[in-house]
Amino acid sequence: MVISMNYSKQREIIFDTLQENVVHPTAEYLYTKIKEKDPKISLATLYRNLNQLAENGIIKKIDGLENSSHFDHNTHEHYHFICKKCKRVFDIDADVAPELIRKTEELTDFVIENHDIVFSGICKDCRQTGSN
Amino acid sequence: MVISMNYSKQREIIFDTLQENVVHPTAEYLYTKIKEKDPKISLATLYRNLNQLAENGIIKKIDGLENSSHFDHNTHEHYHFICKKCKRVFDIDADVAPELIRKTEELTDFVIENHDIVFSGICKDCRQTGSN
DNA sequence: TATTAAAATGAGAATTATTATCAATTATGG
DNA sequence: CCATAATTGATAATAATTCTCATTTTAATA
Repeated sequence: MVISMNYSKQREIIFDTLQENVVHPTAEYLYTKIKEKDPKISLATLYRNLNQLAENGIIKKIDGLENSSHFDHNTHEHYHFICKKCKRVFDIDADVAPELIRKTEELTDFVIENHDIVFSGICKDCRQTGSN
Repeated sequence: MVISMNYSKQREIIFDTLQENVVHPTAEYLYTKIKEKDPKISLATLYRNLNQLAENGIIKKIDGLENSSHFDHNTHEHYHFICKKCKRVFDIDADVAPELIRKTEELTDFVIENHDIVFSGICKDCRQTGSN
């Protein structure tokens, strides 16, 4: 359900800060960045807004990566790769599995509304830096 | 890394109980079941063993479903569907995306070691029971 | 079989991530 | 400007999971 939202300075900062981060930050990381702009902002405000923005489809919440949720300014259909070594999260184009939903619905009796793919392994940088 | 394991009665009970559950239980749910067999077992022992078994590939840990981890006795390659209404977790055959790894590695510079797909939507039962 | 080192346990404290509470502040539409 | 709903900050509360540590159990071997 879409939630009506009034303007707030804090939400604007939160959204902007997420845009600036190509990585897929956790709430914790975002909090450190956001406090540089608004030192008085509350952690509760951050969580409240991230959830709200995600529920309205303005940002994306990524679960299944380590312990905590990550947030993504990119709402286009795409998947994620997490490097086991450096823990960075990378985007993977959705066209790696074009027929996925159709095939899955065909094979099951489910109505699929969402899906997420999380790959993990070693990224190029870490592979080259050796010592694995 | 594979961890050396000595036998323990508790681990046996934990493993057996997971086998008996076709669903994909959380630690919390397993704990209630396991206490029926060994009322003195500690929650820490349960978590310790679930993690150990998962690290050794004997069971599978599923993240990205709601707040807590689920555990799966089925270690064959397969995916999961969670019903948004009844919250049950279902298995999806891996053949919905046969070329996924190869294509993804081809498109990226990553070495992919693992991947998970989580679908969500409405299951057959809930769709028929209406009222969505 | 007695010895011993490594592994495992139970109980509960501690930690981490996140949500809830609530009084005070701010935004919005008339 | 006023009324109402939305939002905030501070902090308490919760939920899931991990850590600590003294005690017990396992497994290998002398």
